[in-house]
Amino acid sequence: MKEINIPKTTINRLSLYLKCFIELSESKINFISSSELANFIGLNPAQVRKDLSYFGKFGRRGLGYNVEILRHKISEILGTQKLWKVAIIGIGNLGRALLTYAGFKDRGFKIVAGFDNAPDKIGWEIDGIKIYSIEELEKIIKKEKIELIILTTPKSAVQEIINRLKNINVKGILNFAGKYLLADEKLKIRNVDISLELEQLTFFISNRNFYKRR
Amino acid sequence: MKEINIPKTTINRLSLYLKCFIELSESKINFISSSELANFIGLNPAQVRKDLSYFGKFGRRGLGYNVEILRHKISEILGTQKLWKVAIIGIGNLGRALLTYAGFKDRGFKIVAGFDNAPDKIGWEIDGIKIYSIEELEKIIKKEKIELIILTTPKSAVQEIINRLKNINVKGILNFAGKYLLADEKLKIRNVDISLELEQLTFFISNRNFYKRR
DNA sequence: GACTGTGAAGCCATTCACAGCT
DNA sequence: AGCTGTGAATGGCTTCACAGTC
Repeated sequence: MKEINIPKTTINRLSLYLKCFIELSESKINFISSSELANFIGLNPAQVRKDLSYFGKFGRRGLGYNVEILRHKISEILGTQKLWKVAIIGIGNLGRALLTYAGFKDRGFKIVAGFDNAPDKIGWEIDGIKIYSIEELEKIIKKEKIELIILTTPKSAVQEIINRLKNINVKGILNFAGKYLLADEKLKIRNVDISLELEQLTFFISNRNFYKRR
Repeated sequence: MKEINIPKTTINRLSLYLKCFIELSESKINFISSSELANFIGLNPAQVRKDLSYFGKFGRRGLGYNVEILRHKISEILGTQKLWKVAIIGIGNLGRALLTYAGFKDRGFKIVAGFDNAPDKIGWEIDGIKIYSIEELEKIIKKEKIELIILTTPKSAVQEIINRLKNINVKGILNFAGKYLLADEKLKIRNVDISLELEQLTFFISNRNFYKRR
């Protein structure tokens, strides 16, 4: 892979392209042009071409992009050709919902364990996924070679868990726990906040007349 | 409000500032400087000052920003001083989890209804929130003056629901349904895709050596 | 004829650097 | 002395426009 200056925004869109290519592939469509792709996602066609061109020359002039090839290629770039093992920490309502979330399967993620500290939850098995005591965190993560964590605990539990995760070989955290966390060199973190998403909607709704963009 | 050119990125950060100000307010801290705030979020202090300055002069030189005033002000800018009524369409695992999600209360959102088409779910009441048949969508939304929707149905149900929502007074949709939707003038949409969030993590993990930024 | 790949231009966002206030 | 508010400089991203290929 080229080592130079790929815009962050391009990486974000890569996931959207992948999603399109998966759908196109399921619809047995073989080729697609940058402008059709751009239409689906709401972008400028030149944007699509430039984005894809950072990683190689995948298109065929006069014809467009080969769906199967790009589906495979983008998945490779995003690192999801391999299967990532994921654990969910915090088996409340949201944790339980994500434990059985169907959307992970064909995107390269597999939930292999859940953790909680409520005695009545420990030992459960939901859809074949075992719930362990949080005391066993390090042990199970090592044993199962888990690299990604989905964090769905209450705010108050976050700091201790992060400290423990930093000492083992966990590489990334998807954080729903309501406490904004900063990533570092060793541990990538993405914060997801559902109220924040709603606020972004209400801003654009409330300021529609003043703020024309997007 | 000023009508000119506020960067989209600033609006995104506004929610993060708000979150900080809420926490600071709960910790009884009265003033905070741009550089402390920048540290919490992982930004440059000048960024913080510029962001806030788009909306007025809220700081006091030599002292920083008044936490209570900014908490109130940013919430006003984001449009969450008023209480927004929200309905959840699709009462599967995720819909049910969001129905009882505690994080909405103090951010200006109230879930007031759920919708599903499974006969065994209709008529339920979860945490005081009634589940209606999807046939009653228009009727209940009008009656309850619901303006925001959280969409947690299967992909296959999305298009019909969107068509119906466009005919009534719904203003925004937070879309978890796995089908990427484009917003338009009348209806703002934000797409949330949990696999996509994980993919963004795996990209930066897999390409750590080549891609130094962020 | 249709569509990609890409320098160059244009636009937008971030950061610097400092004047101005408390 | 400490910190904001902001023009100006820099840096990054998007779009244009067209040569090149099928």
